[in-house]
Amino acid sequence: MGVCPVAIDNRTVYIILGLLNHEPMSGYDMKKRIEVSISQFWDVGFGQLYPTLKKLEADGMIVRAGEHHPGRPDRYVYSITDRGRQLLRRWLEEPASKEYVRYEILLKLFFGGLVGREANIAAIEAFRARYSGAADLLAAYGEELRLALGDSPDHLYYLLTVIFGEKVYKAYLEWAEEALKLLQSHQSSGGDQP
Amino acid sequence: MGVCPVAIDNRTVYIILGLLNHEPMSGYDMKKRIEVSISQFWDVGFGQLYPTLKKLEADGMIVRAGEHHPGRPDRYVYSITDRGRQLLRRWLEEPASKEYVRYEILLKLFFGGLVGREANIAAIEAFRARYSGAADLLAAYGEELRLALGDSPDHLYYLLTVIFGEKVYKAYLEWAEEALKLLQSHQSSGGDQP
DNA sequence: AATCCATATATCATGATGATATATGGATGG
DNA sequence: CCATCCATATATCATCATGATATATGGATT
Repeated sequence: MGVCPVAIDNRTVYIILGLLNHEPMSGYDMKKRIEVSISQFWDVGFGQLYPTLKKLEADGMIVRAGEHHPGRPDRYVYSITDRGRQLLRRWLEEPASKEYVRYEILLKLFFGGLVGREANIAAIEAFRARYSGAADLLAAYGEELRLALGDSPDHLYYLLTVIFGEKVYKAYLEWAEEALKLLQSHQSSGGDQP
Repeated sequence: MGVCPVAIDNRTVYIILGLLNHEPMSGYDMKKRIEVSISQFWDVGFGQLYPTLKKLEADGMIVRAGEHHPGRPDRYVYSITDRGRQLLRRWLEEPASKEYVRYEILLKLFFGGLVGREANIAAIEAFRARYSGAADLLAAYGEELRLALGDSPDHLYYLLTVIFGEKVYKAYLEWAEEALKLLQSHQSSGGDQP
């Protein structure tokens, strides 16, 4: 009774509730939905998804329909409950936690003096290649969303996340250009001994 | 013999080796050093630091000097070994893994249709506040580094990571401005029911 | 004298990742 | 026509990372 006994730090909880708030679906459906929408800023794997589904069901935040079909692969469709919706709304109104980022490329560059200039240049070029196409794709998707803004109030919020990606990817690419120029202009001796 | 038996996925390993490659220090020293240099793109807590130090020592990648002083707090100073330097160099020459990011604010905005416009605006303003000062601080540090580029070959690599931060934080702030304008121009009904 | 902060090491529960296991049905291709 | 591959679908596991907490001391501040 009273307040919820359910976890508060597990973001997968709220991703599941947010998706189910839109429409009922299976864990596999969620994974696909996540892939094309939010995976760019918060990815969720099956290893986090399925255990959290079980936990949320045990806590009465979601219910499982569609039972075990003999001879066919199982498929469990989940729906959100009123308690689940309440939990989701409470989370949405709390302040967002600080951003987490982990850039291995910056880690390697920070210690880059130990290896030759070529290795560092190659790392930056690989980084640039990872995002050169992505930026254009996002921009195209953003255009679509802008045209369909009137269709649903949700579209405006989707657009906000897409614009975020556009700006950040563009910053990535600008950095890569500048970094390559800096490395090429400064003829470092290279870190390799004979 | 032959290839290393040590973990390959644990980035804390390489952060420790990278720091010790510069000079010997204690775990506490590393934490402070990390805080002011690389924590912006890969933070490490004590909970990861101390166990990894033990593991690296057991594997002969680092050695512990400075023993237990009776009556004074312990202080263990670590140094890198040749095997450790080898491991560090091998990692540096491998391609960097994909970037990990987790933006809870984008998660909340993605599901933002469920709550009122004001909650979403407040979230974005809190985000902006987190980075408005940081961008200027980084820019100032970048200026310092540019002037001291000749002092050490490492400074160029430090500068690359600082420029990355400058660009990305600037992108954050630009996004926040645009997002606020978009939310204010589109008079959404707000998600609260009576 | 009491409180607070920096130093210093360490552990633990929880959360997230990436790989792997298992099983079925449809499509593709030699 | 059979084999291979891919999509569907659920699940577990080892490893890594986070954040909080515990413990202990000495110096500085109030």
